[in-house]
Amino acid sequence: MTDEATDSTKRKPSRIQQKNRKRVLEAALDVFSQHGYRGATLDQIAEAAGLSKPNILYYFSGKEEIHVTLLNRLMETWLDPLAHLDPRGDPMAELLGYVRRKLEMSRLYPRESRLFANEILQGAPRMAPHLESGLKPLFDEKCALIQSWSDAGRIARVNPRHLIMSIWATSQHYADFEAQVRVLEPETDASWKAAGAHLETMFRKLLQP
Amino acid sequence: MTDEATDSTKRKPSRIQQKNRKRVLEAALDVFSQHGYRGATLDQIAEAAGLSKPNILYYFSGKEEIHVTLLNRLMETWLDPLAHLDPRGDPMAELLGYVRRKLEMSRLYPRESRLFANEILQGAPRMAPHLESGLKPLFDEKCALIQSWSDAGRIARVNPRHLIMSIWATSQHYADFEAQVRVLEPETDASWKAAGAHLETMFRKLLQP
DNA sequence: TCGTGAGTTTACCAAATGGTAAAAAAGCAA
DNA sequence: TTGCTTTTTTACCATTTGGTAAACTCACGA
Repeated sequence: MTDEATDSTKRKPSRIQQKNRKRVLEAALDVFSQHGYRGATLDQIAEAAGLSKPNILYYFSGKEEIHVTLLNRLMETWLDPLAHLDPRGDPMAELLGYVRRKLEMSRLYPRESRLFANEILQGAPRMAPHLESGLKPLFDEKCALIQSWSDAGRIARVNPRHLIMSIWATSQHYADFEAQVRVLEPETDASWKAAGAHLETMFRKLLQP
Repeated sequence: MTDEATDSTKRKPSRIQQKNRKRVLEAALDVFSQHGYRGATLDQIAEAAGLSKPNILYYFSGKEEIHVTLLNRLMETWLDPLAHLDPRGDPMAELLGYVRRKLEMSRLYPRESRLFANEILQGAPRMAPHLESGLKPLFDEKCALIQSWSDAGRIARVNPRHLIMSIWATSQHYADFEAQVRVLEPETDASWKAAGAHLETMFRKLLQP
């Protein structure tokens, strides 16, 4: 036993471990986000990762562990924009910046968005604890912040909870319902710009004191 | 062969046929909306319907036909509020009425909302044709109507396509992401009222000329 | 170069799942 | 009742799927 390990319970992951675990997770993100948990198969993930199925199970104990690992890893990234709502900043600028960043996330990381959407749609069976422990505290904190801005008259009177949910809904819509958006608005590039402008207008008008 | 049938290719469905097909579709709506297409099993549907699996396959040719039948039947109901946007009505009242009806649909028919959400999330593999032929024409028509209202100065200048998508996103969010909403806002009754008030305020401010 | 542990493959398996065949039962008109 | 159709059940089947055992290969330090 090398005493190089800082943690007594875990061994250091080898270079090849890191690389292959990454490959599996990348492939799994593709497959899970497209088909949902039950619709995805280990064979699909294996093929996408360029590894054999038993090889994948050498790195992860099972399908569920892959899924949970993905959800946990992405949670932080996903909450990052909300966490950056700065109490010291200008309320309107902070909130519109949040809207913009959230839309940007949908544009850059649609798979991540759909992975979460799938999970929530099915009742969050594998994520309920993380919603309670990770999302809820942050959500409550930022609701209080927005409430204080509202109370101070720095933005219009607004229900913070439903404001945040509206921001989520409108921005994530473009990733989660992409198949529908594509039918109704085929010009992809222009559509993102128009969406950004629309959301900025909408939330600016809503928040103008 | 009874000459009672009006259509030469189809026989009249017996009373028991109608009843049992209905039971299957009701059960399938439960199961599909909760688990998605691939996550749902015929056994689950059979148990929910109180019928045996082969019995279900006596009424429907397979899992896919049940799913497609559901989607087709629900499409009309789902588009109904949009279809009722009245060109002769007051623009603001019409649009806010649309928002209210759409939210009401989410409250009363969350399963239907989630069924569609599941289908779209996975790329609408079984509904793409219906989006083109059913949704798109109506969408384009109503976009033109809103554009004309906007041009006439009866509502603020707004991008009709993204306005409608925002209405969809915000209202359906409460059904599709119910599992998340429930964690963040446990008081269900009050939450629907607050959601309604929030959405009315938001879209009124957006549309005020 | 040789041994050892990390990594990979081959060959499986048991359960789940969509679906079928055919017999049995239930309606129902005469 | 008799005979016919409609409906339901029983007993299967082939495929898919998550997962395992064990043999095998490979990298690498002594």
